[in-house]
Amino acid sequence: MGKRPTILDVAHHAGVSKSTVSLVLQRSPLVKAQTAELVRKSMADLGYVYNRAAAQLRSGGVGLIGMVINDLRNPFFTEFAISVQMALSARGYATIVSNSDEDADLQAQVTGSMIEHGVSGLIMSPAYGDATGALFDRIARAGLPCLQMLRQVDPRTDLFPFASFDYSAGGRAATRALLASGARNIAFVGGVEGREITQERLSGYLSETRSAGRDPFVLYGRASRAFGRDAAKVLAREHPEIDAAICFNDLVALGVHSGCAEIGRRVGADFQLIGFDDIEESAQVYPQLSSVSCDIESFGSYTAYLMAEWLEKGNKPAPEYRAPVRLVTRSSSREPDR
Amino acid sequence: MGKRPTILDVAHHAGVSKSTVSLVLQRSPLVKAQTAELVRKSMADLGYVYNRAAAQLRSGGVGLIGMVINDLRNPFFTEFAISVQMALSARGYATIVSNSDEDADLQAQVTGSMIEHGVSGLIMSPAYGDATGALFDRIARAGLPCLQMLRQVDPRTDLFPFASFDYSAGGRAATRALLASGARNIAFVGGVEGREITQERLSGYLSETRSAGRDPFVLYGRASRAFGRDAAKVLAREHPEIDAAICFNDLVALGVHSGCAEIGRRVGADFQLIGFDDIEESAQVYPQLSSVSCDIESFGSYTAYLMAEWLEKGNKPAPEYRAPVRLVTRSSSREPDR
DNA sequence: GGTAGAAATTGGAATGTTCCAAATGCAGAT
DNA sequence: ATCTGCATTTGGAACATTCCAATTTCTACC
Repeated sequence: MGKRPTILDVAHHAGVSKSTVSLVLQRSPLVKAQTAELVRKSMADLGYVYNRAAAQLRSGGVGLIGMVINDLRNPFFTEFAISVQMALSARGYATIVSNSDEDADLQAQVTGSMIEHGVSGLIMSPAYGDATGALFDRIARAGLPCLQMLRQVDPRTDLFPFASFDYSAGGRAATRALLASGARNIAFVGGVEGREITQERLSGYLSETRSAGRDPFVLYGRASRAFGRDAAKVLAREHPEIDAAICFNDLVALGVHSGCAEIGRRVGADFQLIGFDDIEESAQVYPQLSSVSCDIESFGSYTAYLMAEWLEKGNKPAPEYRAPVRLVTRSSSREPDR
Repeated sequence: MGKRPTILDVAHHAGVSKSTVSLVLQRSPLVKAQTAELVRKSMADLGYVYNRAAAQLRSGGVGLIGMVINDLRNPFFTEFAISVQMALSARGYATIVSNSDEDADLQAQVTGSMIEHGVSGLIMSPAYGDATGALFDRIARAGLPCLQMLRQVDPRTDLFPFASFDYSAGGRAATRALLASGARNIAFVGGVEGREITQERLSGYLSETRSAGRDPFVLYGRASRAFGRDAAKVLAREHPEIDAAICFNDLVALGVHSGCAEIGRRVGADFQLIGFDDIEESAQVYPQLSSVSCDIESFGSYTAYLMAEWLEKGNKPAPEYRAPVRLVTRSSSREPDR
């Protein structure tokens, strides 16, 4: 297993200088098309592979973007990560993705490793925790462009621009829709108390419920299917007057959905349900789940666009951006008018 | 924003030579503990960040592993990727993962980019397609250790060891269980005809059905929820005698599950159902879905172990390995004895 | 056949680390 | 004092590329 051929070997084989080969590598218009072709042929012959490390050493950043995501097992974030990665790849950037598993220490570790690998920008959907302050300081010190997406944990949005969905508007729309289709008592289910996102999704619900003269009822909990299932049973047992729920996200809603199936409550007819995120599965369960749709795919491309603009033209994004959301009404919430 | 401090700046600040700093970086036992402490302090003071590119240039591979996955949107593969990544990270490797989206060209592209980035090993759950042959040739030429996990697309398992689950045994177990609990006519639903995995999962089903003197019935299709839903309706309409199904994977099974709910067929009672993969959701739907469980998390750690052994000790894994599977019986298939 | 100007090509220098062989410091033995 | 052996430290070379300024080659025009 001989060592890999270098640019020099290629140059020799093609009868040109290393500089010319380098130029070809960068698709420079300076080299004659004919020469370029010759060089490319030599590369193929020798099985040359580009050595990014050397290039990076000499000329700094090379379009590598790091992405750190709090929970890649959650399909919503998976989808986000994938669409960012694909959009960046289409723009010629390579991406490295890591799961921080909601663990601030792990997050600091993987982010550090990315910085060492010479990423030229970071896209984070950060985990909450103590270690985050220090981490963002470190990023700031390294002078790296860094986007906080979907979650804002560092308040310095001038340094670390924040973008997310307009969850508050989503909460309002969902609540209004339920009220309009005849719900009397609506609960809000799931989400960790005190967290930014929970607060936002909740706020729309609270304002609309109150202005309709109803009492809000909130059941906080982990954003998981398992919690949703339990919640469905708890609600049926202890608060039978509640006839509709807005869930923190689709995972919870799907949990409630199967919890209802389990205890024989008919979703849509007996109990109306709206989730958040509109993950793929929501359209596939029966009865189909209504959800506040966050077009995560275009949000992902938009993220890639923001990062590319920042890196290429130095256009730092606005400190805060809210992408619009859209209520998708399916059978879990559409009720016959009475 | 001045440029980053280098090992030389640190050396100067600490009053030692660059070589010493380098040794500290590698945690060499050669440097006096006291000196090491001093150097580390200087690093912190200057905000030094390690430049992996330079290190890599000088000394070759630095524990970067590339992982290319055919479909990261599928929770089964997501889980796999995450557990490999975490296990590798615990062993001190960094990982870059990419989604090939079942597209052979994209796969070739991202894999190429990983090779350029200087990965010292590749873990693939490859996509099928024309471009794959050339791709594997390229990997072989680069002399990179490469594992084919979960799917075998290149026949040279001596070069690219293959590991997966013992799907055939899983198919047998599922079929036997259904027969034992009273199913008369069992269908096999989903999976693309002619593909290795489909073949394996199917083979167990076929052998058991035949040896029980029943006629097999296979409905090929995409491995998606949507197909499962349609299949449920088709089966009910055109083959009412079929009273059980083994699905290619849980996604399909969940689709059948919700399709049955839609047409009022009671899963578990009217129609027995077993999936493949045992993804988290299967235990969360109602009625709970039986599934052939593939312990993907330990399979992931095992993958990491294989790669580490190969890289560190030169122990190439066996050409083929089959991890055992386990049938998890839940309410979608347990039927009251009659 | 000469020449200006453009087009294409080229030889160092530089990048930040690791590796190697060699140098230094220090303790105890001669 | 000198030497021996060990622990620690060190300066230079090497790694594969890009950048820059300089050089060569080409083209068109007189």
